[in-house]
Amino acid sequence: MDSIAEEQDRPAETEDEPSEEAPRAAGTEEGISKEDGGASVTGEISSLSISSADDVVDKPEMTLKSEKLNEEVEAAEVSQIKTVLAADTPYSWAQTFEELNISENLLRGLYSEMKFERPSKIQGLTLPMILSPPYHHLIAQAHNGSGKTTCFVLGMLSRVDPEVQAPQAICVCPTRELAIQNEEVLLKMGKFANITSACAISTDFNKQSSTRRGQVVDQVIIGTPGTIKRWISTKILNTKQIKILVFDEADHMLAQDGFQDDSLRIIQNITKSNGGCQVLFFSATFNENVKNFTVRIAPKANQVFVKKEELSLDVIKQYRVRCPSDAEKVNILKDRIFPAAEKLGQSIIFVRTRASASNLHRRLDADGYKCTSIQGGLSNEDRDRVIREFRSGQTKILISTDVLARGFDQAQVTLVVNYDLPLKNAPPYGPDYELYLHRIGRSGRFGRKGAAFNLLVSAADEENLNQISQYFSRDIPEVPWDDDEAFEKVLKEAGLA
DNA sequence: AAAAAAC
Repeated sequence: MDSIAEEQDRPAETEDEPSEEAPRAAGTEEGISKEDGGASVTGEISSLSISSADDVVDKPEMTLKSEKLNEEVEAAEVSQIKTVLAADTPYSWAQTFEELNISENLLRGLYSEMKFERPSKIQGLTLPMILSPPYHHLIAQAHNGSGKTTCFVLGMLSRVDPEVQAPQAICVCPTRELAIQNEEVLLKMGKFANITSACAISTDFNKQSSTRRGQVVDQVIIGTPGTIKRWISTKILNTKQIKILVFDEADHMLAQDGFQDDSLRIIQNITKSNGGCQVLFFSATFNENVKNFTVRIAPKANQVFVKKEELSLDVIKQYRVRCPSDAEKVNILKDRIFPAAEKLGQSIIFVRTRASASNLHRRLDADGYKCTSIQGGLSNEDRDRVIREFRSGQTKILISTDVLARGFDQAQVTLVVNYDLPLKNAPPYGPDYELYLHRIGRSGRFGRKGAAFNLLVSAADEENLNQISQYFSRDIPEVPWDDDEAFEKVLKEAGLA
């Protein structure tokens, strides 16, 4: 019944043909097909072509201006990254923002607002790909907290023509919190650029605001799939002049149990209205499935991937705590996590369900432990308030479902607790490796220190964590649950205490 | 056996 699955099961030979035929339109954005006339998402997919193997040129050795570099360091970093270029044209690795030929106003934003000095690894690598004509698509993977947001925000800002007062860039995010955060980065970075933005997320009075809302004339739209789709279908948002479309947390945006349908629909809408635009897919994780799917819908994209063994960040120390019972889990929070968290910055405690988020919150609250909680069942107003309080440092400990697992960027977060391990909810069952990485990546932002504690009770917990440990080739040592000193020692080891 | 968006 599922057209996507059928599509994936078809033999590759039959799919290779169209790409041979399709003329390579030099100087235009290519790949996500424009010849699609079908109205359905299915139509879009079946018309997409896969490039043949020799169509992509494998260039793992980027052209480096080696004389200026610490070659040893750069070589080590480059070796972790697998780069595939869309065409036989190498890009220069940008070591300074000046090399990118972006406007003075944007440079000013980068230096004086963002306090950046030079591009990070992923920025130096991908920004030339994003900003150089013919504006190929890009599928880019980079570590949590390594500066992906800057890549696509700067990409959008640079590609927008400030003189044209119409939507030219869209960024799609999986949660409203992430959309808000990304817009804040855009506003900051683009402070001097004279570019306007709109945040396309639901409000508590959605009906009212979206029917009353006039035509969107802002140049950059950042939002969540539902509202973006709605703005497009109600013609509030005209996509004719969209030049660049970004998927943040792209693996989730294209996952079948994520936002795949919404994302493809949005791509299709833009393709129908203007023949397509440059599309960027950014995430810290791409499992084999989604990776293949992403490459399939954007066959001519530049690709940047990281090996999974290299993904688990060394700066985040990971531990397991074997708890004798579920009841004891709460005590471990109270006796160990809370005191540490109060001293060491801020903490996020991840749980699996909305109900356990509010239950745990209530229980700790009743015993006088100050914390807040967030989950998708709260009103938008409450969600915004909880985030505001956490951002301001007013609250130190935040209990959360996976709504904050991805992308949420708060520099002060030093401790992440997996109160429940992240699990897959469909076959093949077992640990959700990607989610695990995203959760622990809420600490250790941009090279800071961080620690993650995994609370285990059952044999299944143990097994799941062992699999996670194995998958990322990382040892996850035990901290005895009843040993104060051991806990202190471990925090020191993590560079926190 | 869930969460996310949004209807």
